Amino acid sequence: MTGCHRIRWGRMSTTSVVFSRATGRDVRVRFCPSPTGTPHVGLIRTALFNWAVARHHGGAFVFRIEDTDAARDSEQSYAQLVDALSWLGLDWDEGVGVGGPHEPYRQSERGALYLEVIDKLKAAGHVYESYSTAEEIDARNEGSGRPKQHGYDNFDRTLSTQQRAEFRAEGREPALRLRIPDELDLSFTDLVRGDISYPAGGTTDFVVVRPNGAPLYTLVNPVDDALMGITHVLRGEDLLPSTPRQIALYHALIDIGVTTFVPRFGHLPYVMGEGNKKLSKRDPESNLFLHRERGFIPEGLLNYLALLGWGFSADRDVFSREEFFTAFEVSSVNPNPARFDHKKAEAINGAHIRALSAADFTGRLVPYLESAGIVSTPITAAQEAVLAEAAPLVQERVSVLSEASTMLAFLFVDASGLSYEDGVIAALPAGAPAVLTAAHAALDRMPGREWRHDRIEEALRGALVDGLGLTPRAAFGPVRTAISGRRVSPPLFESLQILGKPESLARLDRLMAQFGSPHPLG
RNA sequence: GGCCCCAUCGUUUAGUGGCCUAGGACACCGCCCUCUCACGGCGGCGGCGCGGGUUCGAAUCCCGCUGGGGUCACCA
Repeated sequence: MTGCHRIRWGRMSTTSVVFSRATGRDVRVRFCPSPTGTPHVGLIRTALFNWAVARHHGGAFVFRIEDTDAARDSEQSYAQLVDALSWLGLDWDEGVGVGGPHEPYRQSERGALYLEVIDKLKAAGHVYESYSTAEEIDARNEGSGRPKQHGYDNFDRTLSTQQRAEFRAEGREPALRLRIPDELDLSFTDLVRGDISYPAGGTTDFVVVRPNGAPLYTLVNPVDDALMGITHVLRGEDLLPSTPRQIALYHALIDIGVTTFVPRFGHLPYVMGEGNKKLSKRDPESNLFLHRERGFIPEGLLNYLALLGWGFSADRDVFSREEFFTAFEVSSVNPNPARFDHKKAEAINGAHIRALSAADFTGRLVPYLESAGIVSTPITAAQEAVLAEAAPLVQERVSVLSEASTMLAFLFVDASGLSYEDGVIAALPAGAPAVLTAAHAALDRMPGREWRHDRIEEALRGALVDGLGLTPRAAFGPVRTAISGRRVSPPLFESLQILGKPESLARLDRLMAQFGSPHPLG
């Protein structure tokens, strides 16, 4: 599988350039975002797949920050990136925060390293001074009948010493471009797409250093990968067209002794939003933290993200983190774009929520209930006791944790504070007052020590179903509304048990009062 | 426009020449379970973009077309 290209290196030498053939523990992958904005699910999916490759092979996962754009980078964004990876449990072996043999791991702190490489590149003739401005390049293309988008024409490659001196005399400062040998074939075998061919001569020289001396992403990204010994580069599909340029740079880096191999590349499919457009940063669904706020648990979101372009098996799509990286193979990543489907995502998340132990689930609910104002912040011991009983009632009813707030709210207020869902009272059947009266009587008759859901059910069934000859639906509907204020609620008898007898009777009283019924048992 | 990538149910994915009258999941629709809603169970709806080849045989291989996307920065 390892590609090996024999290439002629211009007039300098004939070199045998090999792509990495690292396997097992020698595999080194990286995640190298720029800290601009909130973590995007597509970006995190890329991190996830890289992490999975490292864990699958027992290799290393390197976390590097590409903060070379002072205008757009922010410390807040950096913190969010760390937060996102940590939350999902994507731990890194080397990189920011944990250190490692290739420190520093923030590009903003690696300037001296780049300068050194640039000097070597210059000395070996791999880069040259380019004075062309964008306007001049366009003008030359138009003048010679080429489309404007043709791009750079390698004009400055052949500038004489004299011409360079003249430009300098005009006060112009040169950018540095990589000289790509005309006869260099830049094809490669993509880890997810197979052979991709970029014939010799199809790639023009590109800028690697700004006139002010600042190295660009085009240089710094491959240089750091080379310096850090990265063997497999998994990144977004949008970077596919820049791969031939990077391979050309690698040839130069090998020539000057910075590294000895070219990493293998794998281009991951886009994560799409609505329509045929890539999920944009503006789209709320792209925001990882919004999903967390909605109540995705890390296990669930990780599982769903893994499904974006990959499949666990033919008949299963719910799996654990360990099962994921054990089964993951880059070669089985699907090359076509995946659409982010929040319905499916929530279904997967719901499956993970149901798999939680009751205690674990209960604990994870707390922050959501606190921020929704359902319980105090921090939660009181009394509220915690109610929650411990109530949480299991909703565990199989939610697919995201935030849903529990509306389901559980009625348990954390008293009868007078209970709010009724819109239209719920109007929707009650004509016989509702009679049902409520009978229910009240039956419950009131129960000794307090028997106030358990099974006995409550017995009492209510006896009075309403057997006594009034109602269907269970007609019998319990009005009671449910009185107790929860809603049409749909957690299991009724268990809810009554949690509320206790006095509170339950108070709620029945309150709803009966709405109908002007006489107070039972005066 | 040049170059590059992609193409199986609505969505996602299985399928690497015969196991496919194309399998699973989500969504949707029925039914069952049932105190509501869920969960769970059962069933249904629904797909290989088109045209040529290769082959005894093609969703699978080749070519073309069509469609979609990306990229052509002194941004990353």
